[in-house]
Amino acid sequence: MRNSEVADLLERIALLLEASGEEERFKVVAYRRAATSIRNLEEDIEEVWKKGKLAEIKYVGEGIAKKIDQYLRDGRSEYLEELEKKVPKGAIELMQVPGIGPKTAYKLAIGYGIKSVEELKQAIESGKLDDFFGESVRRSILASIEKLQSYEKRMLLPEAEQIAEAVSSFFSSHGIRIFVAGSLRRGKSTIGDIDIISTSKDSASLLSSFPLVDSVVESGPKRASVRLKNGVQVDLRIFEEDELGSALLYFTGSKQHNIALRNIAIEKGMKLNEYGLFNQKTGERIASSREEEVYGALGMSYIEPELREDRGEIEAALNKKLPSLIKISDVRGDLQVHSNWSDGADELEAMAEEARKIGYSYIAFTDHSASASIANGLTEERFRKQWKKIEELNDAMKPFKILRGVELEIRSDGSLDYSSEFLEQFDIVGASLHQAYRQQPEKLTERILKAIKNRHVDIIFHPTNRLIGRREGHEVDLEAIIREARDNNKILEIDGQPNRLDLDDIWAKRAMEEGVKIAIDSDAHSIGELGNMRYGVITARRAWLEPRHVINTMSCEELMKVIS
DNA sequence: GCCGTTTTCGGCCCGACTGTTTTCAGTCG
Repeated sequence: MRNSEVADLLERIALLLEASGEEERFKVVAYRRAATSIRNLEEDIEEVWKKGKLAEIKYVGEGIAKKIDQYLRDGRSEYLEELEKKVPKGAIELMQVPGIGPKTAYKLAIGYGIKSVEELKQAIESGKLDDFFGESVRRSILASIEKLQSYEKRMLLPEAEQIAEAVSSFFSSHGIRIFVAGSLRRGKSTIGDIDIISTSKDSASLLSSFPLVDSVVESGPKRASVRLKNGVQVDLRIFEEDELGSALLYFTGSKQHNIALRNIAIEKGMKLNEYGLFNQKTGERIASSREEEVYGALGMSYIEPELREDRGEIEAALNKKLPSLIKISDVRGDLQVHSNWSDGADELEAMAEEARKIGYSYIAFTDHSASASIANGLTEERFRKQWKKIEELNDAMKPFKILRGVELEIRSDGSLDYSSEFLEQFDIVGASLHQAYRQQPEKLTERILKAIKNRHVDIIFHPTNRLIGRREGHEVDLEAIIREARDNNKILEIDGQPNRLDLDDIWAKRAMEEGVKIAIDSDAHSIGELGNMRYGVITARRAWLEPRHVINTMSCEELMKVIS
């Protein structure tokens, strides 16, 4: 599938068009729309291309089809290359600064020869741009650059939740209820801003008085934004009580989802904005107070926030074919947990007790195998001792069940720790790769494929090994890994650690569509981290997973049958 | 550049806020 590659090409063209001072701004829109359309395309774009049917794709016409044709045939696009030459150097980089859009970036690059964010900063500080920007704009741009250059990037889910919680309780201590929207409500793995909605007229000034506020970015009767001391921006929108549904819909996004909804409204002779769904002709309001009503009036079923990415949920909702997403309460056990026998912080017993308290009926301890020496990996002898302890606990905690598991290191040559006879004695084996991860992606893929083929391995843990904000996932061939897992009836994991969430939503969905079963695990290294399961479930929901796709929604007996 | 059971031309999602070009362009979500 090269769909996302082609979509990237079109988006790059759109961006360059914008920065090149292109006058027809709807041309830019057209390229963006075509990009989205291809990203969401079910069929393989190369297949469509071979059949000569590119122009039949929605929002792809003769012009864009030509560009795609050349790209797929020659691996390059002359149009893109021309644009790269035409765009003033630095304009694209300048657009990263909040407050600087394509027009300003173009003028700065052409008129002042500014080629980077750093040069922009120096130009403002030296007063060179005093006649271009007013004083307050200069200040706000310098603040934006500082934020950009600091190491604060997007937040992980727990941090965003914490901030939203703090804002929320501040408001409720003043008797005002707020609703959290935005990408936090959609459960994205990283969050930029915190978006909140209120129905109180006082909430804009109240937000400005929130103790953690550093500066007020803007403040009007219907909208206010503040920047907190930790650099996070909080955006507030104020609505009437009976507008809450359309308001939540609008402010939850995603942007692409909203655009798609508004286009459907237009097709049906209606108009959708944050204040409601209206009859286009009469202006009469059809729905607004609840999200369900708005979707309903558009002829759609209710779409859960996690699905609102314009990745096919619109069509599914129109055809009443949305999935019944997995819920945290569907999870009956945790299949990746570490104790203080390897690199965890807590005792087996305490971890198991907590798991039982959560309501699970089983847990697998998957302490590290011998060659993971940094993580205090266990020798065969130490595992035998651990199993004794597990046996005692199983007797004491009936009917709760503790499984003998291992996080088995896939070594640099693809071989695994321990003998076959020894591996046989585990209830569950999850294989993962930590060592020699700087090998070529092809080699890494080969190691994982070899592990999948090993009959003792049940699950591949955190398949790409990404650490959000610290390193990208390995560029392993996930298509091949998914195929191999499918053919060998093996399980792939969504690791619930907030900085992993690996597989991510896109690939977990792909695996599910290929018929591969998924395990959602906490990867807990302490009692508190057992709660990471929640983030795994959120990611699974974003991947369209239903309980039947997830192996640890099964009872322990069923599970043992499936993996034996 | 794309699209059309109101349109092959004239639209393109929609609205809030800011600044300072006092009527709107630019940017953002």
